[in-house]
Amino acid sequence: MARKQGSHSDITGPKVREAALRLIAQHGYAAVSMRQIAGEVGVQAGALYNYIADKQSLLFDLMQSHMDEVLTAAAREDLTGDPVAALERFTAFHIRFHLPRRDQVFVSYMELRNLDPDNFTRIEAMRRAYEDRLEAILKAGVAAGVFAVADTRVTTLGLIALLTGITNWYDPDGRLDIDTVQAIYTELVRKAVAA
Amino acid sequence: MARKQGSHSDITGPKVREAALRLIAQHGYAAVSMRQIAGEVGVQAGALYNYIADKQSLLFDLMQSHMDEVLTAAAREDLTGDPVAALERFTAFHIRFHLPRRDQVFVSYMELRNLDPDNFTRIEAMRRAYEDRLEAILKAGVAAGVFAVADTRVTTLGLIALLTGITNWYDPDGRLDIDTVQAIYTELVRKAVAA
DNA sequence: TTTTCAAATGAACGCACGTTCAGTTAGATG
DNA sequence: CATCTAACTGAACGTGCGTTCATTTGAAAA
Repeated sequence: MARKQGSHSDITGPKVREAALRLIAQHGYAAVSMRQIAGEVGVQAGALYNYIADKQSLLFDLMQSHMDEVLTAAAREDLTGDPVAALERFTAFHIRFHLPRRDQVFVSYMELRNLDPDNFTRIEAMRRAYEDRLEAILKAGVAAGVFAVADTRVTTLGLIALLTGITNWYDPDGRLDIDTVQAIYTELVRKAVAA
Repeated sequence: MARKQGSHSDITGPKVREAALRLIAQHGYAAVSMRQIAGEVGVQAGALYNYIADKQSLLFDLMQSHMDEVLTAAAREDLTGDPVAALERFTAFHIRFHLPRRDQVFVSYMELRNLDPDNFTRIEAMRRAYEDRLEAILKAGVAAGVFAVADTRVTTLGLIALLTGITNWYDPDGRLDIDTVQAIYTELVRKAVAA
């Protein structure tokens, strides 16, 4: 059987990536087999190789795509001007971008160790570029005297860990809605760096 | 060959656990084979089964031991009295306990998804018990009017994510020593929850 | 010196892995 | 209607997996 209705390259390709992302987030890269991914897509394992070069490339593509999206979306945010307002905008952006992308966040962070050295270096550089956007805000705030921060680099890493941690416990059907969580964290961040 | 000098059960057993912890932290539970662990210890794979029931039990033991140590050590800390001082003591304890145990932290967090449902429930209960110690401090501080925190549970999870995040980037040979890092984070935490 | 047995070996088990590829199928093309 | 070919199948490849177990070893006990 081949070329069923609605089963073209443009459809199967994305389905492979979606299934792989979900399964890897749930069980881990090494624990997920190509046959499992194929099963989710509804094809045999061999068919996956019409869309990916090999398993390692699939993982790297997933992580690179995510980081690309993060950087592209972040680039659209205006984080210049008043550092206090910029920090609040960054906080809002980070939470609202990452919370609906829990699988991507999980995979991009957990599976770094399964990346080839070259691929690892590339992803790390993208992550660093994102961190630098926050650090620039902190530096501007310190220079302006509106932030009291002992070390902008360490504080950057701390704040990102604080914010990204939300993806590990947030439950859309839970006690708090996103707006409330965002408000709580905005306040935590604002106070933590306040002069 | 059997029973070489210094190769008794009391020695090989711990070596198995140490090797497993290091390898799993580095490559992930699913990616590490029993033969790799055995190789690190200096025995054949079959010999491991004198010390563990199976691979899953090994993972669970590593995680349970870590959580046991955390809870035991935390129980020795006096976190009563002035909430501001208690929070500072908790911060110091958390950093100084976890920073020399990066492999344990990594494994206990990353490999939760590879735990059997029963084992997962047990580990989660221990983690929750630890979190509750911090939340008790926050609640006391809010009651005393010395902390301004919108939600003690969410803030607890946030602060732990902030503090534990240190293990992901701290480099003992890097720019900052532990005392400096501790001072930076103590200040971040103190200000974040201050009334 | 002989006996004992904890602690290992090393081969074997069935199974699943990532990947390749010759062959098959069915929608699109002329 | 005949042809083409993108998309997929299904079997096969060699490899390594977790685990078991009869056998061997050598330090300690008698």
